[in-house]
Amino acid sequence: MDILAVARKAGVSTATVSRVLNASPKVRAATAERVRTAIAELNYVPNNSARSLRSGRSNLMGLLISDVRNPFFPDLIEHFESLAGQHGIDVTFVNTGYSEERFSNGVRRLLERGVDGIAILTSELSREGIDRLRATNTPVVFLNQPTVIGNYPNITVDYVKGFRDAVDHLRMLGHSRIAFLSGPPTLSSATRRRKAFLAAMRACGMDKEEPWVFEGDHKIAGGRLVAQQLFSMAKPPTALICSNDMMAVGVLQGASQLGVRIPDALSLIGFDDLFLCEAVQPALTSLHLSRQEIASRAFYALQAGREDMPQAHASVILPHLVVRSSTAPVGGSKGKLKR
Amino acid sequence: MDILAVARKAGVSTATVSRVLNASPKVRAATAERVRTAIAELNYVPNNSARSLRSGRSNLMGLLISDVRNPFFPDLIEHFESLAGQHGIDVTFVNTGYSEERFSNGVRRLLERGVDGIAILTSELSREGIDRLRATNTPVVFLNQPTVIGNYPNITVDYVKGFRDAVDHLRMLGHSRIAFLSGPPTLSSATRRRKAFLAAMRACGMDKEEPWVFEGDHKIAGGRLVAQQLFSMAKPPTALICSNDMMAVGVLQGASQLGVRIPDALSLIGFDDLFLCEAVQPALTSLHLSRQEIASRAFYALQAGREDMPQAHASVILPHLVVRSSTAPVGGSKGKLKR
DNA sequence: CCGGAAGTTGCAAAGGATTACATTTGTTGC
DNA sequence: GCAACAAATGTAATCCTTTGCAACTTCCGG
Repeated sequence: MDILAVARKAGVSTATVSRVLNASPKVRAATAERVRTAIAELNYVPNNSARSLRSGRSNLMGLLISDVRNPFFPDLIEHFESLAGQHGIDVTFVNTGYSEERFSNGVRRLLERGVDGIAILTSELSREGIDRLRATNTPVVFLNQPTVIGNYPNITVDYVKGFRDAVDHLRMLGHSRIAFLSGPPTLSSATRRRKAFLAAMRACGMDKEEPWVFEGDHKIAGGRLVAQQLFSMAKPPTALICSNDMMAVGVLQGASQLGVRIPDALSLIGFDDLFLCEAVQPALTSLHLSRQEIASRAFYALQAGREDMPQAHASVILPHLVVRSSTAPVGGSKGKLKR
Repeated sequence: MDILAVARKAGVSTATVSRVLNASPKVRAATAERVRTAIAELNYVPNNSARSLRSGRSNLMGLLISDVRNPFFPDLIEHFESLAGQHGIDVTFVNTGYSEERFSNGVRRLLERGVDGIAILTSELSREGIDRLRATNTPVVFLNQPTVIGNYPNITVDYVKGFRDAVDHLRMLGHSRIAFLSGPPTLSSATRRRKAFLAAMRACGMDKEEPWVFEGDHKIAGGRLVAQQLFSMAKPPTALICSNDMMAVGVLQGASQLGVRIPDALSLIGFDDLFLCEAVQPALTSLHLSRQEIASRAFYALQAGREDMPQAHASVILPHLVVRSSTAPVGGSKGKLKR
């Protein structure tokens, strides 16, 4: 069931059928109609392998992500896919599972499929994988790399802006004892967030004392652990900003198990603004990071690369604070607001 | 940079290089080594389009799912991908977004890519899509279809067993006023769950009274709404089983907003056992549905189809109850257990 | 040292679409 | 009604691998 069968049925050449398939303008409307009828009647399905072999385009883009199970990524994938779909492009993704080896492997697999673009949304890279990319001229876009890599565009998040909003919000509520729950130091994205928090504190003039940073794992379990550590202190902080929502949820749980009430005893702020924030009790105040915006910038960056258009090499995304019920004036609801 | 370049560099023919690439046994070890060296030195990446065009195999399998954002699916995808990866097979998926049109479209796209197998994990099918599948001999496996389709294997979940466990658990705790929160009647999976609940009640001899079924939307918002409805009743049920976890989380939220305590005032059971169950307060008792098992059965069903092996046409998965903190003896913790 | 089997390798024909270029058909102005 | 040009269509080469078959080696027993 190939294009030849269709051509015969429609009484044209394969070239014409191909033109109809590719919506080429140089086909008479009547002819195109005949071809389309033949396609429908024969239930013809074009062979994508042949198409991309010949044309050099695969109409497929690849996403490299850390872990589909982190709700951040499905959101991103969904938006990316929907956008790509509007342009007739399919999407496939590879889970790196935070492993450099799986990253290299993923890059290889995507290149073998001849994808028309790769968005790298994970922060565990590998020299080998990057070199592989460089050897091709496949468009690539990175997310949140601490430094520009191989002259590829890099979409970054202005973490400092985000944390400054958070710290300001807490100060308004009268908090001065503000701590930070960081992610694993091996993750470059976690490290960047930690540094940004410190910078934000400095910018707000809150760095008189020793910076107050706990270390977590970006998972719920880690948050739970830190909650215990936190509340067994003689003089715990009155507010905690977490490097991501998962850990904030863990803190919430840990607090509840210890009988500590949130936000009365501790104001809590997460990062990412996953749907989880609204599912949890009390609903979590969080820094919203728009997946739609990331997806859209990534997609257009890749499209630009495809069409030899100039690539924007810097693109900054601003998080914004979404206030819910996990933050309150210091000292419980009886506390007063600070001007 | 094609196979010919490698062949020349290694001083062999393209056929030999191809054999090395495909791990064919009929190549002398020394030759294979020379070829591998050449491949590495040239940074050669085989062209998958050409490979699958010629061989008829794509080493790609497709997943059709409803919505990546429902945490049920990422789990499934992850397991499926990991399993497929061990067999050198890549995975791509299509979101149907619960739309029949997107389903048809998804099927078409997967067929165009020449996938070696399609797992249909969604329940909005379309005649058109199914017909497209039938026209090919691509292996297909379904999940939870109410009836066998086109002689394709169908993996089903024994919902009745699951709900019987749930009802038994509640009876042990002394509950007799047990209600059910159903999903949208348009979703066949929701309908099947509702029917199974009623069957389970019958099996437990709990069907003396009128069945007590609320209607939801399988989302958090729907659960929240039903909570309001529920607690404004004169004599509300003492236990509620939900068709999925998302709605149970919504009920939890709604209850909390109304100041109703769970499990004291209402025992709550969800379905699926998403990670959400542990993130939420109180942790949700839920019926665990193993994504790993589903993924594994689906994958092997497709593999079987690939190798012209006999296909198992029925495969049943048993959910099991995971008891957490959202269920308690009737009448609050002071209630007595019924023997 | 030969015949034949078994093991390696090469030759060349697919596989199904796209596309540059050639050719045919249609249109327009006069 | 015809030249000249534009539009539509066809021809055939090409994309890169895989693989059936043929050809060549190697190895062994006799």
